[in-house]
Amino acid sequence: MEQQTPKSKRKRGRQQRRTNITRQKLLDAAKTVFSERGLDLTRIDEITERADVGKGTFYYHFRSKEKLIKELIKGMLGELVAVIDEKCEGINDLTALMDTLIQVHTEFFSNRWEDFVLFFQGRADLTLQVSYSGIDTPFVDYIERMESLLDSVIEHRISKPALRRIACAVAGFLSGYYSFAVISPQGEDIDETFRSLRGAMVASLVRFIKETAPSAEAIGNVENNTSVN
Amino acid sequence: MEQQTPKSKRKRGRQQRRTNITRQKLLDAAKTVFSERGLDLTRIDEITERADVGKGTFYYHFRSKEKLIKELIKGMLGELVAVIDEKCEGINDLTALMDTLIQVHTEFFSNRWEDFVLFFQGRADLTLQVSYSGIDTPFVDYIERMESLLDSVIEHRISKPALRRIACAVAGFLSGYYSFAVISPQGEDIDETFRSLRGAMVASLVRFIKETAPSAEAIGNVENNTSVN
DNA sequence: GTCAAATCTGACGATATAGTCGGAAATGAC
DNA sequence: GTCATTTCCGACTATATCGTCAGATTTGAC
Repeated sequence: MEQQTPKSKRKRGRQQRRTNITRQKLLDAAKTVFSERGLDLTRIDEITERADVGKGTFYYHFRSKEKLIKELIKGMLGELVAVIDEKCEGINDLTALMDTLIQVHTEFFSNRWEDFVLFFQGRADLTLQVSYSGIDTPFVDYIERMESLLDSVIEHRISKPALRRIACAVAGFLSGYYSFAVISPQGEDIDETFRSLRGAMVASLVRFIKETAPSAEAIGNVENNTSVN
Repeated sequence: MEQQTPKSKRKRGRQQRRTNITRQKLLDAAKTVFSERGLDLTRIDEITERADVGKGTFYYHFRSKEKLIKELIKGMLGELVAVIDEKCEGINDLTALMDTLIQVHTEFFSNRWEDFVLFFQGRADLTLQVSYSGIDTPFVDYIERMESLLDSVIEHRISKPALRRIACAVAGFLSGYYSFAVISPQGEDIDETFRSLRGAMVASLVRFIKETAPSAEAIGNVENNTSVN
C-alpha cells in the first residue's frame, strides 16, 4: 500500500483528480437539470449530455439515479446544517437564534436556486408513499439539528414531540414562505423581500415558540386522548 | 331540442350519468395514485387499472395526463377557496380571520390526505422551469383570494406587493408546517397537533402581519436594518 | 324491434429510456 | 518504451409507456 492514501486500494494522483472532476461535473449537471425538470422527469441522458460525458460514465460513478439524488440531497442538507452549526454556536438567546436561523437560510438559498428546488422537491417527495429511498434521513437530521438548537435556548424543559412540532413550524415557515413567493409577480427580488420580513418573522416566531412551548406540552388533555409525554 | 338539457348538444339521461360516473372514477383513481407515486411517475395504465376501466376510456375523457392534473388541482383549490369564502365572509377582525383561516385549512386537509399531497406536489412543481401547464393559475387565484381577505381586514392601506408577501407568508406557514410534520415520528395525529398550535399560530401571524404591513411597505430603503420592536 | 350516436375497450405500433458491455483511452508503475 | 489498472465511451438490447384505432357495447329516439 502507498503511504499517502491508505484509505484507497491502490495508487492515486492525477487519476484521482480526474475522477473527482468528472464526478463533480455530473453532480452539477444533475442539480441543474433537476431544477429544470424535477427529480422524476430528469433522464440520465440529459445529465450526461449537460456534463458532457458519455452515458456509461454516469453508471461508472453512480449505481442509479436514486443514489445520485440521495447523495445530492444529503450533501446539500449537510452543507446547510454545517452553516447553521457554525453561525448558531454559542447563541443562548431565543430571539438571536431565530434571527440567525432566518439569516442563514436566506443566505444559503440566495443565489443557490437549484439547491432550494432540490430541497423543496425532496421534501415534496416525502409526502408520497413511494419516494426515493434514503432521502428522508437527511431531512430528519436537519430537523433534529434545529430541535437541539431550540432546546438549548428555550428556558424550561419541554418534551421531544413538542420540540419536534416547533422545529417543524419554524422550518415549514421558512421554506413555505420562500416557495410561495415564487409565484410572485414581476422580477421581485425574493431575497430582499425575505430580508425585509426578517424582523417581523423573528418576532412572531419567538412569540409563537414562547406561547407554544407550554401549550404544546398540554396536548393530550386537550381532546381526551393521545397521551404524549 | 329537449326541454331539460338545452345546454348540451343532444339527448341525455342515463348516458349522461354513466359518463359522469366513469369520469369520476378516473378522477378518484388518479388522485389516489398521484398521492402514492407522485404526479410524474404515475402511469395512465395505473389510473385506468385502479378505476377499473379500459385504457382507451381515459383518452376518451381527458386529452392527456396534463389536462387531468390541471382539472384535479383546479377543482381541489376551487373547493378550498369556496370553503374559505364561505367561512370568512363578513369577518372584519384580523385575529378572527387568521383563526378561521387556520381552522379552514386544517379541516379541509384533514382526512383528505390525497388532496394535501396534490396541493404540495403541485406547488413543488411550480418551482420548476417546466411544469404542467395551467396549474399555476389556480394557485395564484388561491393566493389572491387570501390577499383580498387580508386587505379587507388590515386597517391602513398597503400596496399590492406587500399584500402578496403577507399572503405568501401565511399560506407558506400553513402548508409548510403541515408538510414538515409528515416526518414526525410514531402515529402522531397531525391534525390534533395542528389544533393545539392554533392559538399560538394565530397570535404570531397576527403580530407578524401587524409588524409587516408598515415595514413591507418600506422595502428598498432597508438593507442593514431589521428594526424589530 | 331498427338505427345512429355516444361510450367503452384493449391490442397494437411507435417511441423513449434504463442499464449493459466490449472496447477505447488515460493513467501510473516500472 | 511495456503492462496493468482505472476511467470513460456510446452503440446496443430489453423494457416500459404513450397514444391510437377499429371494433364492441350501451344508450336513446323512433
